Amino acid sequence: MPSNAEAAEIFRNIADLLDVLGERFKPEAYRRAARSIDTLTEDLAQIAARDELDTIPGVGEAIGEKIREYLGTGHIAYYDRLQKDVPPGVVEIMRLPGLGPKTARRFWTELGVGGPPELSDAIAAGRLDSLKGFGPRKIELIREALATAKAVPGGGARLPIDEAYPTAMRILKALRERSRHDRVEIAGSFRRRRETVGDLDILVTSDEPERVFDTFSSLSDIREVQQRGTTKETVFLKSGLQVDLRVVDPRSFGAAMVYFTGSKDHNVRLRTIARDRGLKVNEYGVTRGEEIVGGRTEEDVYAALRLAWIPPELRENRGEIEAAAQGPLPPLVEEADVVGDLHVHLSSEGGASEVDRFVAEARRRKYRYLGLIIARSTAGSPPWIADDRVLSHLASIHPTGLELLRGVEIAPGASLPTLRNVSPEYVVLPARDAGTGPGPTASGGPPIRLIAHFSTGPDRTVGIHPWIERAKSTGAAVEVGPGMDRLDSNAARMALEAGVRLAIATGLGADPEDPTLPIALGFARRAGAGVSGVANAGAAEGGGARRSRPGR
DNA sequence: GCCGTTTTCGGCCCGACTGTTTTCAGTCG
Repeated sequence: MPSNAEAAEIFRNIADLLDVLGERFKPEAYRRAARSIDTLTEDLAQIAARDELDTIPGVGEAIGEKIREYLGTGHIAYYDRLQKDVPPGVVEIMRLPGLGPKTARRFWTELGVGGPPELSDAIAAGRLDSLKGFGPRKIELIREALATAKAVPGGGARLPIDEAYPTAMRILKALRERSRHDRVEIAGSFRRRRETVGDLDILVTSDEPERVFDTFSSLSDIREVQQRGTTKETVFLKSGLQVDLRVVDPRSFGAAMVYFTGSKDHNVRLRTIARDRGLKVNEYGVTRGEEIVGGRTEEDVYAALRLAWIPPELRENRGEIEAAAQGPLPPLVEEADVVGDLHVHLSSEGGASEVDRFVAEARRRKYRYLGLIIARSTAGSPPWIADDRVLSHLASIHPTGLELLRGVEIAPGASLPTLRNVSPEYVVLPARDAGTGPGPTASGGPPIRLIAHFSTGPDRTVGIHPWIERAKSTGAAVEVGPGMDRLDSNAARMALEAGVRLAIATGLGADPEDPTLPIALGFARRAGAGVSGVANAGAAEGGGARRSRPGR
């Protein structure tokens, strides 16, 4: 079964091959199409069946035809032909850090080098020394790149955002502590809350870039400083994560935040709009000739282009710019809108003190309710229910302003009578039983139902569909957040499009550094969710001015 | 190969950094 992810991967490979062949604009066209396909909420086959492939941004006649060929035959003749023309190792060389298509092509055509092993041999034999443009330093860098590639297969792969999060917060904290008067913010795909991040982009305002760079270079877990100029420094952490630090003038901070937050497609569109209006946008500001018309804040950058400010999570050139041209965008859900947690597990050992800890944290966050999973059953074992002491402790709590909900998690094999016996106020449906397993009936049912723990097949985009259908038919909300068993932003968008509400995972009860809430919130925002689209969000008391935006 | 509020052809973001260079090419984001 051909999948969207496989099709996108093929187009990315085609782009690399065309790069090596020296094509100028086609590679980017194929990559753009691949990026679009990655964010689709529907199968390509369904879109093709409606004859609407050309509505996908970046997909025109030629690529549309290749998609149809792929759906019909599982192959793309053009791709097969390119693979015959270019040795696979040449693309590998191109992907080495610091090398690119031009260099890989030269090794191939001028030295007959068809892959990394042959390149190593060529270096050892001194065959690069006679090549114009290759001095000793460059040859050494290539040698290192080859060694690193061998040492870390898959090195440079994108990291799940929840794994990058603690590192990002630690760096941010260190920089802020040592330069109190300056702005220090993270931009890039991390700020857009993409599911994965390739590197971290940090922006700092300062009059003394050298001091900032010194602080940055002295962070504890740095493996190497890769480059350091007057405005930019790039380091690699011991974990392999790349971190870029840029020092910018305060007058350019907004423009730099827009520029380095991206996405690339969003920026390209902004620049096109600017050009059409006689303006120029770069990381220093918006200019009309010599005149600076914006740059200190993100708002004035967008305003100079006659656009409303666009939240970072939406900056993917998926129509947000056109919407911002019409006026302010509908507000997205914010952290202050989250009014409760629907899905906190009591462990079998935690007992009453664990309940107290959850309640205290929920109060600290000013939540209105807390959904505790007090009974659970697991496959092949009898239902485990919290012991009597915990239940009586729960009954004794009358937390001011906090309502305790009791929840039940149904696992495969659990039966409805079991559930009724414990009188669930709401029900958490696990994955694995889509459409076949037991579920609560509508009559006398709970006020809030939740589907959490999604399990899908290899193709997540396809596998998530039955769950959203199930949520729709049962009136359940679906949980969004980091981790493979929750919805990511793409799936969350599918849910919202189907009229299903999201539940934001809050990480309540985890340690204070736990990234669940900011990431879950970010995913919901990327999906375009406002307060009404989130089951555990409500209008904040007092309302009004509580927004905080790094780009301001 | 795609695209259009200067549309069906002629463009395609643009600046920092590095290494190898007497003025630039390649890579990266």
